[in-house]
Amino acid sequence: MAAGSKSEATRRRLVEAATEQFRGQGFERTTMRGIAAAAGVSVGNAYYYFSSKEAIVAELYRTLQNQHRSTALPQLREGHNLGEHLRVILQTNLDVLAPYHSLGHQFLKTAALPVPPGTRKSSAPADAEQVGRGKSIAVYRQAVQAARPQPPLAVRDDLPELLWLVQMGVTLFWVYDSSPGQVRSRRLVSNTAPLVAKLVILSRLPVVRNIVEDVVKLLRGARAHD
Amino acid sequence: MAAGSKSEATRRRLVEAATEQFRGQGFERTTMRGIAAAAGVSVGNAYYYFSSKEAIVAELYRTLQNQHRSTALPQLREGHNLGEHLRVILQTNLDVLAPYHSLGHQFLKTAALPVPPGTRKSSAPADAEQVGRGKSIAVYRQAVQAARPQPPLAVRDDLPELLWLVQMGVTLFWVYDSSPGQVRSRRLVSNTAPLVAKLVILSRLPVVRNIVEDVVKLLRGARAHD
DNA sequence: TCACATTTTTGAACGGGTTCAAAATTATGC
DNA sequence: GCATAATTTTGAACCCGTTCAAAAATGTGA
Repeated sequence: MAAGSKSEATRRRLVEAATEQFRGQGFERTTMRGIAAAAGVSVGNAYYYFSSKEAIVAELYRTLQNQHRSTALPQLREGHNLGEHLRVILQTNLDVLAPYHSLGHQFLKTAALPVPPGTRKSSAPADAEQVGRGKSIAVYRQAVQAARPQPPLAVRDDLPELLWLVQMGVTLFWVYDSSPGQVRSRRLVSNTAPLVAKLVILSRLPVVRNIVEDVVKLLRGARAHD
Repeated sequence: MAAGSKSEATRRRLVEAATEQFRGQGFERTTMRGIAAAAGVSVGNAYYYFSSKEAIVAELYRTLQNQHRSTALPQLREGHNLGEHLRVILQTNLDVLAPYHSLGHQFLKTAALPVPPGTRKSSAPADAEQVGRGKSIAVYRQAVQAARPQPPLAVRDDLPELLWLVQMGVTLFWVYDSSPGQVRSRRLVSNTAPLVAKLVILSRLPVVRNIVEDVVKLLRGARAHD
């Protein structure tokens, strides 16, 4: 057997046990003792693999993000318009997250949003960004490239990041959406996608383009590190 | 002495002790035992007045919201333009919150955002909305009414709620703003206020007005309860 | 195979949020 | 003033996330 495979197996059992319990009982009601027991190890051993309960959630979130990408990317067919692409990406995002709606708040806290200052462990890298932000934006870059007709040049470069922001907004909404099956989030997606697409087309008009440029400048200013 | 004044005094001592410790050491490092000790009562007694540690934070947030209103409202002078009003409201919001930046995440979790479903205590009223949402929107209603020139009729009704949404966005940004003194949030405010004002003026143009109307419809659809 | 280092696992503790039965205090009717 | 009810306070648990020293298991070189 390959070296470390026993260790990997333990880790895998922990992740599986945790995922199942998180899914079934949410974050609060799931205990580290419960996870460890289900995985057949001691509590302390769980902490050998994960530095905290939240770290397990973070890993789950990362997994779901990857799952989202590999579901969404192959559906971005050359020639579809931007609205259609946006709709697909946003919908698959909700599809993947759906079984873990009860973990939504934790996803926000531990993964989707930047680390609150002062809470950072000194060992964590300073550039710690939102989990998977770069990769997610890449998906939107692909969506923009493959879209027909092509979005106006004036906004094309900033579009992926803006669309990612839209996704963050929708996810935020979804987390606190208490409607059955989160229907309202679904509806939000089906309304948002065409609206954004329309906006992109209209950005050919000087008035609209100026507004969009102002917004982009605003966000740049907010992101600036000084 | 009036009946219950002893009880009120205990409660007040708890709030004061808690506020001071939250401010000085943030949420995590403040303990219920510490708060109780500083207030000169037992831990159990603290729980007689507050159902949880988070409940104390929620009360603090409510207090700060009230403080914000009574600071901002008198500055909304008849005749100033909308951008100026928006700037004042957003700035004073940050001013009031500033000493409690380390509590930001808790503010979001316990007060600013809707209660995550399933976490609700059965006793809580079903209509539990974001803390102070209604009152906050009222401030913006006042800001719109007093603004000169008056915003276009077409958007005037929806404006207060939209501006409140902007405030939520800025607050969200502020919570996770790790720049010294949250300068970036300040800058965001000074850039956002004139931009929004400009947008409101432009909403006289049919293209822009249609977009704004679409956005309003989108939000209505998201809010709908069916 | 043996000595030694490394990795993995354990179980007992600690700290802090929360609960609760009982005690102490305060209010109320007579 | 006194009995009784309601309010307030206590302190000892309980639960659960987390830590840690030490034990067990595994790997490595000779």
